[in-house]
Amino acid sequence: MSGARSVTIEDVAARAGVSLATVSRALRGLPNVAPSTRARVLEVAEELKYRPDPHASRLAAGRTRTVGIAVPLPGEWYFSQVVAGAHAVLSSAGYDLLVYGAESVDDRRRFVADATSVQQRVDGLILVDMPAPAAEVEAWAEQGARLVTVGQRTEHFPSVTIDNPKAASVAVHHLLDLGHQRIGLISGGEDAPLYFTVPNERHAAYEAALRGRKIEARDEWCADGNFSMEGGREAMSALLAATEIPTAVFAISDEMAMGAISSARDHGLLVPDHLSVIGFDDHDLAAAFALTTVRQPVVEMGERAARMLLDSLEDDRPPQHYVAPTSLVVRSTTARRIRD
Amino acid sequence: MSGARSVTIEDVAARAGVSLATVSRALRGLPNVAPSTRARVLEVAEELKYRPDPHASRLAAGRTRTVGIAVPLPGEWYFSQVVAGAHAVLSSAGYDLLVYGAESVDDRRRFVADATSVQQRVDGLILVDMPAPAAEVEAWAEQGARLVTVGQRTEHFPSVTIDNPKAASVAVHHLLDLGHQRIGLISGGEDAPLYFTVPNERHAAYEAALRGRKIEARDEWCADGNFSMEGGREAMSALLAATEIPTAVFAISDEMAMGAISSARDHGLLVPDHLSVIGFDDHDLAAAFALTTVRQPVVEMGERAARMLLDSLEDDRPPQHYVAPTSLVVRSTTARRIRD
DNA sequence: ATGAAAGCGCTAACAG
DNA sequence: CTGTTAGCGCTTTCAT
Repeated sequence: MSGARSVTIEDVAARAGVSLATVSRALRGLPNVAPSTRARVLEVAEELKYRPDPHASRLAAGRTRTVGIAVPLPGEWYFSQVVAGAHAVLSSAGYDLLVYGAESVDDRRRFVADATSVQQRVDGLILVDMPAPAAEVEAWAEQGARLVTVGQRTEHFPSVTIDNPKAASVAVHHLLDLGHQRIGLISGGEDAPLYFTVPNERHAAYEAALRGRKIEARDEWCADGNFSMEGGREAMSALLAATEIPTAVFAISDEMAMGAISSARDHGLLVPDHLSVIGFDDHDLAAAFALTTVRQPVVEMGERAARMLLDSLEDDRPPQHYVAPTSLVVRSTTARRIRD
Repeated sequence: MSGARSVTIEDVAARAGVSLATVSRALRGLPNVAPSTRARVLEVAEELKYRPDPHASRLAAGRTRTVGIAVPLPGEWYFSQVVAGAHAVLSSAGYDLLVYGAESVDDRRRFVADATSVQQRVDGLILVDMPAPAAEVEAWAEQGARLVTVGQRTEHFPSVTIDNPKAASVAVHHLLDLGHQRIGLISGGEDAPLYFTVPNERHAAYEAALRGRKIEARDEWCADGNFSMEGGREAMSALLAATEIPTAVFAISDEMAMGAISSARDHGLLVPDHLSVIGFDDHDLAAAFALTTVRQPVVEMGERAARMLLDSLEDDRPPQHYVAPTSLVVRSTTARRIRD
């Protein structure tokens, strides 16, 4: 920090009566240091509360012991969980975590376009639901960048994803199997059509599932909930204004599902008696809501991504692609359709 | 990143036909550079995609354009919101954000004891609900450290807090005013008695409020919900096992309140008919739950903290202490007590 | 096993 | 207005 003229390696060297090279070696556990010397250095360092300046050492050594993680919105549940997972493994491996957010599609594109500049600051980078244009990815790979993507898969780097089509299909089939025919969809992210493929994949799976049962997917049964509780609420209101009201709704995030339920209740509908609702995520609060949902192991995904990054920092190996398991969690917001 | 041998200031200087000092000046917008020279440098820099190495520049200049934020649990809603708020203002001011987490009381103590080492990496530090022992604080102040505390107030540094006693009192009085006499408390953080004063303050306010109405505060009406939904659920179960069941409960966080409600429902109680529940925070999902609560402006608190930090980076001013406003948000989980 | 010395890439006086 | 020259604190050959 500004004013703090801190202890340098030289101070330690002087006090220990050795050269600063020796201090450097001793402190980093390198070989070729006499045990007695090492002990003495350690002792003095401790006594002086010496901490190597990370910037100086990065400049000299080229490593930062820092990794970056970029997410669209650091405050959203999903992203905060991924960050927390990554943070946990990174910090216990002695790495610091730099968090970048890029709210709008434009911010994200800009971030990615300029990613090289952040890659300069870190040993590796985790990209969560960020665009990854082939050209950039190629360039990064050539530069020898270390990164892993979450929610998106590229050829050159390790990735952590889920099988969105399958997971969404499970959700819709759960509804179908309960006898529902008029099934609404609350989707999101219409403002991010280019790279934010999640909504599209889930939407497509929804349509495919209906088609598989020869059920029509009406436009008036699809609404955009913007991935937020409030948005889910509005989306539900919209669905409730349809000429024929759906008897079940698949919201592609739990927060939207909760908003939908709350709106349905405001409209006097009983869940699940009049309306079944299934979400996606298994949010921490889903259980309190008794929400039926498709679970994805968000924290573990962050942990996994961090671990993969750490691995790729150690040696060059072909990129692994981890597809995290999802599972249906049946609680009490879905029920068999009653004749209407 | 590892492999990337990047463009240095020297490359730019050579290509632009000037000295590297001039490049440095031109790029940083310092005076005493001929407009034409500056233009030329900018152009070349752009062309070469030159990015100054942040580590080198920090080493030379002593500034990092990075601030740190330390929170107990980066994945918890409250903390993630504060981080998001701070991130927003910091990133738009061109600062990077390093996030530190310290889960256990011990981790937190250790972090604080060693804070100097992180202060070395950053221009300033935001401490959210971290211990701040007078001795350390004193030492930091002497070293000229820049920091602001959130949820805790010290003499030497700016702070952002809320008036916990008042806010908790408002919550309990809301219940009292609805005619409740048997009021339970779901608190948390018993594992962090030393510095994590929030639970204590709210607890004390609860007791004081009851005392003010000559109502007893029974031990069996207090349970620890560990600040989590699941914990709130267990706490509620415990309260429901009391010899006399409370007719209302004050949970000192919304997540615990939601857990409590869910547990009450499992036990066949109707909320608010049989049991009123009030929370604390105004969580994003509180509205979906129709939860009555005391709102604190979490994101704004993070923003404010960041802004104060930025200010204190600019000049030495006496520390400001910002007390964020809280407000009662009445929704539908509290109601007048019906005779029992 | 240890020391001396040459940078890492940039900023900040100091000259001109 | 611009160039030269020291460092910032540490790592890393290369000697010894």
